[in-house]
Amino acid sequence: MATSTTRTKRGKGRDNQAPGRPTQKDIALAAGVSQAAVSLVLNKAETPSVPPATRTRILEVAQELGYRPNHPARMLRSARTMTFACVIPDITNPFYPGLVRGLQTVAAPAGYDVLIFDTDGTREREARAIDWLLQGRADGVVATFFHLRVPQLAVLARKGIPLVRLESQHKPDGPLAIDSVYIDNSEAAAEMTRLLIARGHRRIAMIQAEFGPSNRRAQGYGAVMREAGLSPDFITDSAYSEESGARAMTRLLERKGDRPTAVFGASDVLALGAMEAARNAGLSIPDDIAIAGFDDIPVAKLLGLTTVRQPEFDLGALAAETLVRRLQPGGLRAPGKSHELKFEIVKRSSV
Amino acid sequence: MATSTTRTKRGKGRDNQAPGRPTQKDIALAAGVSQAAVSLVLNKAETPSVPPATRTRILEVAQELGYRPNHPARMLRSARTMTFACVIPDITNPFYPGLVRGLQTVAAPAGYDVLIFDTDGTREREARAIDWLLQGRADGVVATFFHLRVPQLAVLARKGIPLVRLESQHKPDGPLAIDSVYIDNSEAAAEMTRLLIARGHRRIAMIQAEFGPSNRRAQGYGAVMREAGLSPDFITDSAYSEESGARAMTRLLERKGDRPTAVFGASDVLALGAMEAARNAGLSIPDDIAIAGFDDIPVAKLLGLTTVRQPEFDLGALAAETLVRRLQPGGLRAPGKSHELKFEIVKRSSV
DNA sequence: TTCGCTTAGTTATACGTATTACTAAAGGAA
DNA sequence: TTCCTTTAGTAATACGTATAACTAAGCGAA
Repeated sequence: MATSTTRTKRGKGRDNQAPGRPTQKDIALAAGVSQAAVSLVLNKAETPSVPPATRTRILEVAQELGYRPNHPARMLRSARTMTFACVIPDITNPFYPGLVRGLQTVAAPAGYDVLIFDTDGTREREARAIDWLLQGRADGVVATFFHLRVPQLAVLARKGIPLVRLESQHKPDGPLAIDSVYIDNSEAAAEMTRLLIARGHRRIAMIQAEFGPSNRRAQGYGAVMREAGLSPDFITDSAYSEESGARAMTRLLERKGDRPTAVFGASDVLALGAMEAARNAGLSIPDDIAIAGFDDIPVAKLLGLTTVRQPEFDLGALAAETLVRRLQPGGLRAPGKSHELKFEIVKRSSV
Repeated sequence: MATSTTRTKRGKGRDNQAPGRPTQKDIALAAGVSQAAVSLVLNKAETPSVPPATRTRILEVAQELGYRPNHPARMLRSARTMTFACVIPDITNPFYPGLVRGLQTVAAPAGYDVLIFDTDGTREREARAIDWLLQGRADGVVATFFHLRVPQLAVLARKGIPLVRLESQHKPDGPLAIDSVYIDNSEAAAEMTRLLIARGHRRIAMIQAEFGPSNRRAQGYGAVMREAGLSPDFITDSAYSEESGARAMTRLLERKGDRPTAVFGASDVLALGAMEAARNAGLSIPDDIAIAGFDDIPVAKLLGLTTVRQPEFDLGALAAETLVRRLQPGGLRAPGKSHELKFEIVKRSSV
């Protein structure tokens, strides 16, 4: 029996890799060169040390074998995943798909893929997102956090993962690689509230969600109401969902005397739920009750919902551009910036 | 000067890894054990060769240093990405977010993430998706292909990447790891067409898209029309978008004599575009013109669109379950199966 | 002839992890 | 004492790629 020093071949050498995916080593073998030569030819446009003939041969063999670079191996070696994570409450909220498209549109040409992580707007899942990001699954993140604040997010920046937050207000610059893109939610809500008042409404309620951008929107609404000598009328339900909107509207309609004549939903989804509840109660919109929303999701147009337009595609695109810049050499050292985009009041038939 | 054999340390040893992300080696060093011991403790619930005391120490140190496993390294070593790819035409089509949620809901507990790849329904981007998948970015794929067929997709299965197709009809079993989930689109469209005929319509047009499930739907519609002695009336536009739907409807309305009294959109998005165009033309729905759709996207309910319900969440969930099963040991060898889910005609006010 | 330069590569190493094969030390039995 | 078994690990290797450092061969110039 051969003794201890015999090299024991574990498995058949290719038990791990899926059947037949050729590697650089295979190409090297077939072309009679070293793996290093293959790597050079495959990655550099010009290779002074490899003459055209060899170059061509390598490329041909690669072609023949159907070589595809092994992504995980590249990731490990280069410490780059070429992936952006998009951390959002819920992809089924129609606001987000547009954002994702904006992201992809900029990310793809730069070589980045987009991973979606839904948090459901809960603190627990937001924390899990952080943990997950710390495993090095993405080079950068675009995120909406309802619960976590800079102290909890700073760890990403410290570990070299730039973050772009989707925000509802200007954020002061900070030393870390945490940027934000936002529209002025407070001012936007204020303007919508002014519109409602201008249309003669005095009893205007706002349907809020517990967390998220709803707060800032409520601020703008509250300020304008008080300015006008009216009292803000908040009704809060849990989530940004139609069910929540409908539930809140139902509660409003159950009131005796001071039923509102206008309802401002803190998001379109909430407003749509409210619309449905109002219709089910036999009310006509806007005659019996006016309804306004926030976001301008694609359906809003179809339903004639008066709302605040957020340029979700542009927000996504801008976020991606910011990340791409951050990931260029030295980009992580720049201070965190806050970029404002403009909203627009879209007047339709619901007000 | 020391000579050639001096080991030159490239960089500072940690120039690649982001600042301060600790590795198993760091833990090993701090705990006074080997990297192998750390790996064992971190991954196995029971470690016969590591006594409780050492185990605890290692876990404590890991905790202290804030260790997170390096995902790329794991991927490389284990040849598993723990990622599913979801290849779809367009995430902004409201049909897909629900599907994605279904996917995620099953995938997440099994440890899989979900990557989104939009093809825009073009052949070129579908081909690129294949290429991208061959780089080993995902362990499994759920996909809707408009152009590629089994011959082009087989390469995935051959390289060990199981695929679940979202289909519009039953597919025969095959030897490869290519499964499908579907609802009987032809029968569903047939049933909707019967409903329209039962409501007294004789001139019923169908708005189609050039590629995708529209074909099968058209077949069901066509068959029923001919059976009833009516002539099918197809109008085709390019994509599954509101613009396409509106354009097609406008063309229909420009006709002189034989304007349809009912229009069947091959998808809800097409139907919604048609609705809008009809309304803009001053027609009332369903009195002047009835409109039906296909998919039952969330908006359909709000707009009272009569449509065919596809259980998109369940489709996604089932697809994910199929992939999870495929990725269990030996799962790749089972023949490809086709799973049917049931549709439902949802009658609302547009017909 | 000897040196130096160019050409055409190769060798060696590292990224972080998982796993197999090995081993030193201690304790118990014969 | 010697041998065996258990305990508590360690060493070595591989995954596929990228890259810095090295080198052998050939040629021209001094």
